[in-house]
Amino acid sequence: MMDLFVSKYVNKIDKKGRVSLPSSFRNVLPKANRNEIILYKSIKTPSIEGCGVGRLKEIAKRINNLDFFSEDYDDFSTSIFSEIITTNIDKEGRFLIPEELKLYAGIKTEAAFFGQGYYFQIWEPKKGLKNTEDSRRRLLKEKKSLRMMLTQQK
Amino acid sequence: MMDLFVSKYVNKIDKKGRVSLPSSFRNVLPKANRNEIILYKSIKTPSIEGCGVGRLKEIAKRINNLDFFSEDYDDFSTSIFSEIITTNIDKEGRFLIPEELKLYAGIKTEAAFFGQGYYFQIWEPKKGLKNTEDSRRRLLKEKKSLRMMLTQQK
DNA sequence: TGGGATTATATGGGCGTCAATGGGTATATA
DNA sequence: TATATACCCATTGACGCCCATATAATCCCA
Repeated sequence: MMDLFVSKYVNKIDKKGRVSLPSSFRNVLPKANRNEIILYKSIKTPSIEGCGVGRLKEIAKRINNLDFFSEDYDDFSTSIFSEIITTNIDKEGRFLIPEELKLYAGIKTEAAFFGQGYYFQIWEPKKGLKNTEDSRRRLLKEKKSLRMMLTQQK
Repeated sequence: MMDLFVSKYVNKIDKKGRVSLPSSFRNVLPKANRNEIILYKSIKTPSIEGCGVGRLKEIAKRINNLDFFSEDYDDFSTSIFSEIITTNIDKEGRFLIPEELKLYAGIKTEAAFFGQGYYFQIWEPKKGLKNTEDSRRRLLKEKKSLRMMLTQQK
């Protein structure tokens, strides 16, 4: 079983605002917390990023190691914890995208899911497509060989 | 179930001064002391900080790690411990914000709750929003580590 | 190995439950 | 007694759970 978020899917958002998390994404979530994910605004792009709640605890630990009375401590916890939204996944594998995040990503009736390995992104379909093209173009322009990236062994 | 304070909520303060502690925050409190929280003035910002009573020990530890003979030691212990207020949560999940704290934070009719991981902050909504923006700006300007915090694997 | 049968996934909708909110009343406390 | 606070009840809207269906994927056995 693949334990990474991969591939691309486009799902519909119904009248109640529900959207299915792609089945293969659900399977990536640990069995213990398979009915909950976290969502947050992508920093660099108008998209939503998401992953399992397990990562939250990692982040919490890391922040907790910062100097408790430093400004960084507050900045990190504010920017991360208050911006993160936890969402429940129902028995059918659907969840609600909060209004604020939908606005940020320009999502209305459809959501495009992009696997990104350890996390995934949710885009408004057309924007997501354009981002993929732009991304690939940049890669080629910089003369990085896509083939090398894909076939090279670490 | 997530055992951290995360996300942001804005709740109304009614005529009697009551305000609902967000449901997800209530669930973070230990079942043993689910009807009690502590509140105190944030040291660095015009906001109220709160958490379950269990967190007190952690705060004590942090302060104890400061240089005993430094000014900070006295300042922090005085500022925090002597200002701590315990508040009861009623059957509906509401509590009263003491007048002095409301004044300190400039809170009147609405309270914005910001998850901060192991504790939370209560802001006057507009001030809270501005603080979030400022905080994020500082992080992005000075460091690029926010993304790392979020996506890096352990 | 073909093709019907079974299962899984995405989607739609009804309905009960819970969270947030408002208000009345009892009780405590000064 | 007057003010503050806790408990009880009520309302509204949002959300989770249940059931249903269509389509796609998989299975399974003759």
